Amino acid sequence: MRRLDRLRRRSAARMDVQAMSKAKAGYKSGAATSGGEVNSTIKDVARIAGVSIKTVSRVINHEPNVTDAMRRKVLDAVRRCDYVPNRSARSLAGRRSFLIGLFYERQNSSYITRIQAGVLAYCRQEGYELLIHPFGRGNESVLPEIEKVVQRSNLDGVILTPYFSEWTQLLDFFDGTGLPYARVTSVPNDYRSPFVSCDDFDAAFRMTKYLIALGHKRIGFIKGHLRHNSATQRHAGYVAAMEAEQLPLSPDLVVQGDYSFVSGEAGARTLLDSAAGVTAIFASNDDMAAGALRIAHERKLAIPDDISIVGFDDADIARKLWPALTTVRQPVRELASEASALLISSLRQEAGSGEAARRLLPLELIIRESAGRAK
Amino acid sequence: MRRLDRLRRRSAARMDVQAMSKAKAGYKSGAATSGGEVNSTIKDVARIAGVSIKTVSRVINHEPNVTDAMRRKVLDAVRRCDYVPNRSARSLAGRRSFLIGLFYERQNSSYITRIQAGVLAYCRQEGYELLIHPFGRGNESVLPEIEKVVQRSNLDGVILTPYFSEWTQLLDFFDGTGLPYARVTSVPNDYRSPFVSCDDFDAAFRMTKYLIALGHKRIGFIKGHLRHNSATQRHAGYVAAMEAEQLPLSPDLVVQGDYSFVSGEAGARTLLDSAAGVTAIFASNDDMAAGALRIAHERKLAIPDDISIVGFDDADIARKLWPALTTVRQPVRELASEASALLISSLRQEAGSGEAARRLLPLELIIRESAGRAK
DNA sequence: CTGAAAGCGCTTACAG
DNA sequence: CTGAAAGCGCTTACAG
Repeated sequence: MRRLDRLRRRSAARMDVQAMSKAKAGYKSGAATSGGEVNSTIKDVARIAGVSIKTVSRVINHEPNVTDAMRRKVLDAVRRCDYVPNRSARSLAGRRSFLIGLFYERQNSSYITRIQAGVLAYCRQEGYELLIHPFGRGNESVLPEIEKVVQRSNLDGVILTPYFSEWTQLLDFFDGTGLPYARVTSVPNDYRSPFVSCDDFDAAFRMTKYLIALGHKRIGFIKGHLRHNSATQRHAGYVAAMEAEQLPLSPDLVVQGDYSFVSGEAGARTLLDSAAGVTAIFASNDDMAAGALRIAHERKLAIPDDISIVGFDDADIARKLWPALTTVRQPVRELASEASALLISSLRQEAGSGEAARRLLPLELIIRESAGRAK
Repeated sequence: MRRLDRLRRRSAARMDVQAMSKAKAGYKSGAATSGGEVNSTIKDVARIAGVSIKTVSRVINHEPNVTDAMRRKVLDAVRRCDYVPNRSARSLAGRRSFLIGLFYERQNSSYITRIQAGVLAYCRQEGYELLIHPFGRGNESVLPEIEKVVQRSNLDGVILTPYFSEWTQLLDFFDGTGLPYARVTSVPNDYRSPFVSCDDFDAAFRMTKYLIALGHKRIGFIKGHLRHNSATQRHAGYVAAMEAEQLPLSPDLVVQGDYSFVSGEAGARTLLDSAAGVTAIFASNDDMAAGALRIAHERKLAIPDDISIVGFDDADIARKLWPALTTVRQPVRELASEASALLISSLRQEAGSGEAARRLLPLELIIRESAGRAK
């Protein structure tokens, strides 16, 4: 009883809202609401347009084989009713959910926020909603957890970001499941499914060249988490640039990090303590660069006068640090939008039409304050 | 035809997955899948349990008036079938969507990421999914946009964070709509609906006292965006502490910011340029404190030796800055979980049962490196 | 190119 | 305390 009351009150309230918006939209007839229904349904539209509900359905779903006259009549009725298709009904009857899942490991919030913005911008306009699924770091049971989620959420498609997008077992799982997905990734392990990427190798190459052009010869490098393909790519770019300029590549110039702030601190300490005598540090991402910056400050090294420090990503933090980070701008939002576009188009088209779609987005060097001429 | 093929392939694949998980779960009988259906439905469960689908429905929905024996039979069948209720069907028949909306203005990504985590942690376990709805900063048409979203998304409830949670017109809209919502807010404008809050006034009071105890007398204050109640509260706490210690409160000690990094830079510049001779700056949030830090660095002021700078929020950035920020820890994740709890319980209970629920969470001073004894 | 019928998997409303 | 029937608002599958 109580719940009923509640529902009734809500319905009444909703009717007000709708009446309001209808008034705004210049709605006149009232036929659609005469039945007492809160929201207009496909039947209301059909009645007003004088066609069958199937025809309305065709128009709504952009199906072919509808005459222009029909289409216009229906669209007009849709407008007059302020009709919005019921997602649950479509989903139940059509066995589609209009839900896209975004799976990722918790990490830099700046990155994931941009990813979300990019996915939303594209998906929403296409009528899809986004379900986000963050996972704790280093969770052992990620794969079974994801299986469960997929079973429950009834997703139409999935967006994957690193390292999930580069985790072969996970991709195998999705492939086995038949669930369409698109990846944003550095260089992918394979071309089995649509992806959007950036040339991390090239950007790291250019950044290293930039440091070399500034006169640096002993450039330390802090690697990212090896689970991420970007870590390997960025490191390879650094190595290639050093070799191209015939600079010595002693092993104590490179330390392993894991993309975390703390690992950046540790890496910088190691680099600064070694006999390598680095005049510049290239951290594989901005969080690690922030850690390196902090160590330099602690040791009272002037930046960039005593030591240059550069990062990668152009995260929010890059311009808030002091000095502001010279880094590489990753078009995170665009990567996510493009991946969504690939996903949704693969949802619509027949699968297996040749090779999976892919796209490459440019990376840009952002010169700020944290790198300068070598002493 | 192509789509059909696709669907068929997906169905086949899904069956594999399900077969796998059933095998894992020790599923034996196969009765539920003998009909060739991919996922088991309420009918399968009813058949196996030997009851009507209505009884299964009762158990699933935790309705009262079911004998223990029945309940056990049903639960057992649910387990054997690996049954997961179809969200769309429930939603269509029950006029509930099991969808919670989170509306917010784009801002500090650290904050919103924690909010999401808190909401998800609670909602998911209760069977609700989260739809995030970020809005661009300063968008004029937020309200109409939200109306549209609410109409389309068919949400069961909404979580609001500042300043949406303190925006009277928006609350009026939701109240008019009858859509249940819960707020995380500083001090709310009223008690019309459930909310979770922190005592910003008190925390600002304590932080100011802390600075005073360090020997500071001329403490500059950078206010937050006035749309946020927290801005007023934090400022009032600062004022109260200054007055309590009978410290002069000259007007050039307080400057207006808007919670952005850039406004923190501007505020710090003003404060440092004024005749007030501040020895400490209390920025109303960490982003502005980061801006102040940068200005201090630019001016070659040692922190905290020449000037102390403190923030508020304990955002991700706080410990990545140099020196690490002394600040106030806001339990953002917990705020969001609690708000979700209030929302979901209001979804279940009859509304209007007295006053709206509320909860107060504690704020903690985090002493790090950016504040020290006054010169 | 258009439509009438059946059905998606649940919950509601009502009996008993 | 339990169940049979109707129906939520769409799409599918099939005729014409």
